[in-house]
Amino acid sequence: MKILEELNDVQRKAVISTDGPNMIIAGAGSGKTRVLTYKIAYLINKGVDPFNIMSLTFTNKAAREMRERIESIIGSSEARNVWMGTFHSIFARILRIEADRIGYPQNFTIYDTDDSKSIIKKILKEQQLDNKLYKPNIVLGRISSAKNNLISHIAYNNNSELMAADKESAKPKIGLLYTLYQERLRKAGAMDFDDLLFNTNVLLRDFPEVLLKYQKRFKYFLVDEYQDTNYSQYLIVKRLAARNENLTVVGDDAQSIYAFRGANIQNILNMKTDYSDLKTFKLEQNYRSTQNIVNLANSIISRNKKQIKKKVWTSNDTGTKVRLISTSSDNDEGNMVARSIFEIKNEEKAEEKEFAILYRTNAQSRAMEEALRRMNIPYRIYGGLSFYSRKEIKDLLAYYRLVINPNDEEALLRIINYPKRGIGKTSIEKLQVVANQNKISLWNLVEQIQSTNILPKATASRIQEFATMIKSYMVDLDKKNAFELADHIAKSSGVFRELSAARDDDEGVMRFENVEELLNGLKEFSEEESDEVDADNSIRTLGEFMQDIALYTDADDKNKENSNSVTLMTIHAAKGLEFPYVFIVGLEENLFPSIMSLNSRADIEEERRLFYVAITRAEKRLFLSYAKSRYKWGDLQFTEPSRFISELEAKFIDDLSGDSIFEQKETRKKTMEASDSKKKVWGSKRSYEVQQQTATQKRDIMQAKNLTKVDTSVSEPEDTGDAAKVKEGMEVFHERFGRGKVVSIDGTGQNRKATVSFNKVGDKHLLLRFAKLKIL
DNA sequence: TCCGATCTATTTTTT
DNA sequence: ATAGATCGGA
Repeated sequence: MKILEELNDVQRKAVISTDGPNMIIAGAGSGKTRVLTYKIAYLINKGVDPFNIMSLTFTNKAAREMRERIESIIGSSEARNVWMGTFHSIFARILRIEADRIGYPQNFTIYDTDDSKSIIKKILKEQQLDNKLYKPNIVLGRISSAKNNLISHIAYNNNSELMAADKESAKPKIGLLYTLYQERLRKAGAMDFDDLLFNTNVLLRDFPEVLLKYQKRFKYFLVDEYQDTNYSQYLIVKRLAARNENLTVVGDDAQSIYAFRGANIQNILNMKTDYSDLKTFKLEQNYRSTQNIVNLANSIISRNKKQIKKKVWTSNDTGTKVRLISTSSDNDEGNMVARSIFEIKNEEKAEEKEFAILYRTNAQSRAMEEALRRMNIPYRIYGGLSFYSRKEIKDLLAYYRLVINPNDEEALLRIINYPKRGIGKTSIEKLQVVANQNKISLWNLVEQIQSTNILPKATASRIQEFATMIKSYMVDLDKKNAFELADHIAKSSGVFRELSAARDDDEGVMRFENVEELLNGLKEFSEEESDEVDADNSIRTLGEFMQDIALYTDADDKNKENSNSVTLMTIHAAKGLEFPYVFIVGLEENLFPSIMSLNSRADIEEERRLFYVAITRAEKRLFLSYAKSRYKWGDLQFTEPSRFISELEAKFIDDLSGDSIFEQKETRKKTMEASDSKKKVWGSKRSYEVQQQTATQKRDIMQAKNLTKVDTSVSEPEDTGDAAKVKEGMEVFHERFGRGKVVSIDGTGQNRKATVSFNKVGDKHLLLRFAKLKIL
């Protein structure tokens, strides 16, 4: 076959090894996507029906691009029939087909993180729990990690170790919150992201006939970015592929960067034990980057202990050295980057789209943006809030959601008084209480509000009006096409009028335009050909449009694709992408590596892999930079260069930072020592929480894998001040809180805590091993 | 019920 | 810096 001529030896072998379990360990830039696309093309050419192929990718964009490439290779549009997409979108599709079996409506709503968070907040309020102790993000994190390890809320509450861990971290109610949260979702006919995978597992586990149906339907499975799959995803693949084991997984352990959301490198490492006849292919030749870049990346990643042995090499040019830049501030860093882009553009005749600026956190985009704007360099930012998470868009979408699934309480609450129709907080709260008491959904109550006397007549009739309006939309769901109905809702609900009237500043204009853009998108969608094979009518409905809106990310925004502009994104978002010129900015300690990741070797190694991913995005030239000061939460902070800078091998580096790398190491040591005591006290409270969290997370994972050994070891700060000697009644001094008096002491050993009444900040509970109190 | 002033927490990364 | 929550007054 001709297509095979375009592959190197290992790539070709990996492509033609179609049957049985295959694992492709693909170093950065080694043509992994090429192998995947060619393999699918090869299968189709060989006569495999595209309908029988499932290909799981990490983003929808990757799926789309792969599909296009396959079509151009095989020269037909057959590739559109391959089931290709993210785990979430593919299994959402299957769940909609099978929903009634697991007690969900076919039109279930997918809740995004905002929806989840708002539910948790409401539950915390109802339960009268302190949302400072039970931080919604932390609670959600616990729930998410349980779900990713397939621990149901019932199992969670019955799991003595998890319960003990929560108790230990002073949050014994997490199990209860998980249950309440889950009940809430169930009542709303909604699933969160993790539920999509969790419920797929339930479906495949409890309904053998369903499992068999999909096992028969899909004869070939391909999974990209396998190193970033979690236990839940792993098990789905294992179950589905169990019948014929025609499974190809592609991944690179060195690029595993999603452990924070449950990704487990073990999934790669365990392939051999799961599939005894596994064929392994190692793609080690890098076609992407210069020797300098490849070698620098290698030298960085070699510092990690945990990894599969491989030697990534390239026959490309040596290239220029990697440039290291230091600047005085984050704004300066922006200017420096913008200026460099401007110069290279002229000197090397490069286009804007050949440049990428990569950073650790989304917040860093700002300084870059401003600098680029000043120099009139076009750019586009990925990440941050996506189009669909803008307030004005979410408001309008809430109407659509409610019309499709009236039990979607989040949607109902969002719009019942938007635009203002005189239904206030008190009334809404009353409704919620009554609905809860009678165990009916909020919508059910709203519908029949006038047959009750819960609210004053005037309010009740306003609510009735709202319900009537929503019902009138429902009637049109399958009659009008998506655009017609959406447009009608936007206009007759008053949303359009509201936004139109608020166009008195730039922001208002933008909001209005965003809504127009949404409607344009809907129009386009409605005019496309329906791909529902069995659709009896040819219209594309609003329901169809809304199906996986929640799964779209910024990267899926088609509008961003074809513009010639500099790309700004987080390193996470840059996974799988490549650019001729790459700037990695903000290489500062506590930023990259993140302050959240300094607690264990595993965390640091993940940050280092992230650095590796960032470096290996570059084809021609790479620039690294750090600033000596940076604004954080509105005030100026002085920073130190990242430890990763001292890990750079000098022979690959063109050091323009002012200080040589080696000098840097010395200074770093000294400043570390100088700021040592200050930093520890300052971060004491926070680090306690972080360590608790990681320790319990570790336990979760162990649990899921039935390991008996529980690793509770966390790194300990050595200096505990006067901790052991502190007693009730003593006057003490705390670096941050000042003077205070010890009210009480409880716990022993590691867990010894003091309640201290501080003169300035009042009562605080301090863990003595971190608090470094001084006895006065 | 609504509106503005004031306080507050936020920032790791994402489907 | 800034969005969101909270509170008091109209």
